[in-house]
Amino acid sequence: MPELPEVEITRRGIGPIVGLPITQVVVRNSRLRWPIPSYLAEALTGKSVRRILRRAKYLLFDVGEGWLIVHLGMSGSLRIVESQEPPRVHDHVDWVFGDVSLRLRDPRRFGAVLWTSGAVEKHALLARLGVEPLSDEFSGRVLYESSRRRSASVKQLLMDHKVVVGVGNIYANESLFRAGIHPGTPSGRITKRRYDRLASEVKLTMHAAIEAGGSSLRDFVHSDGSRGYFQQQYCVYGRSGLPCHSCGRLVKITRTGQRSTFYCPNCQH
DNA sequence: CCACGCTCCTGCGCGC
DNA sequence: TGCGCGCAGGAGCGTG
Repeated sequence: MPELPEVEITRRGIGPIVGLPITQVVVRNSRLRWPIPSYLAEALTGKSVRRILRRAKYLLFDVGEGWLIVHLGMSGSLRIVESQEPPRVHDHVDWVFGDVSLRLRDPRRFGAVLWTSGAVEKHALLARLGVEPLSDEFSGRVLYESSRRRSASVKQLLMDHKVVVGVGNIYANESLFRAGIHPGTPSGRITKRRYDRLASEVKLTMHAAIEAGGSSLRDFVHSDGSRGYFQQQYCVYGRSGLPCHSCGRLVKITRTGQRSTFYCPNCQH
């Protein structure tokens, strides 16, 4: 499942299509989270992508007159393929650049393909997002200040995209473990100092993932894509009932909201 | 403003 | 070996 590091790796991996004119747009299935706009092909054909940006987990393709917005959802991937390679099931969209195509696969169809002709940062999906976790804007201070007078747990705060974007369930679990913070702690009761540590761990975890994935960018672009997705060694995520790597106590699982929360009862307080 | 629950969808793992 | 069930998850959106 693409977390922010995978989306960033994808952004870098599909860089080779920048500057190439779009010769055709093929939509085989427009029923993603929202319907793909029917005018998308008309809006894009003949244009070229000037640059590809990322905001949160959204990929933003600048084509001059507007922006293509792509979200990979839970199961989406974007790959550069040879245009004659036959599409497989769940390959919903091709952006064709002559001999090569950018191909979107998304089995669960939680992803999105949208278009905006206005300023992309004003788009309804992007306008109210919080800070980027890898930017200097994100620090313990952001978490501390947005947590005052809040009753929600620290894990829910960390996953609130109005505060900081791109921290999904896996990175929330892992960062809290690394920071030694129990995920259920009321966010309003955590000190600034502990939030500094937490923000630092979010950055470290994400940077390490990007570096691990970035090292196989060539494979990502030229193969079936699977090798570009690094296999992260998780400390707690998905490890309920297994011994903590740090202390040996068994990792526990609970539910926070609708999501699985993993933690070490000995290392996290 | 805040918190929470619902929803979309398919692949996978598990139990029998 | 095969079948069917339930779970997993990103994040917008509606409700209280």
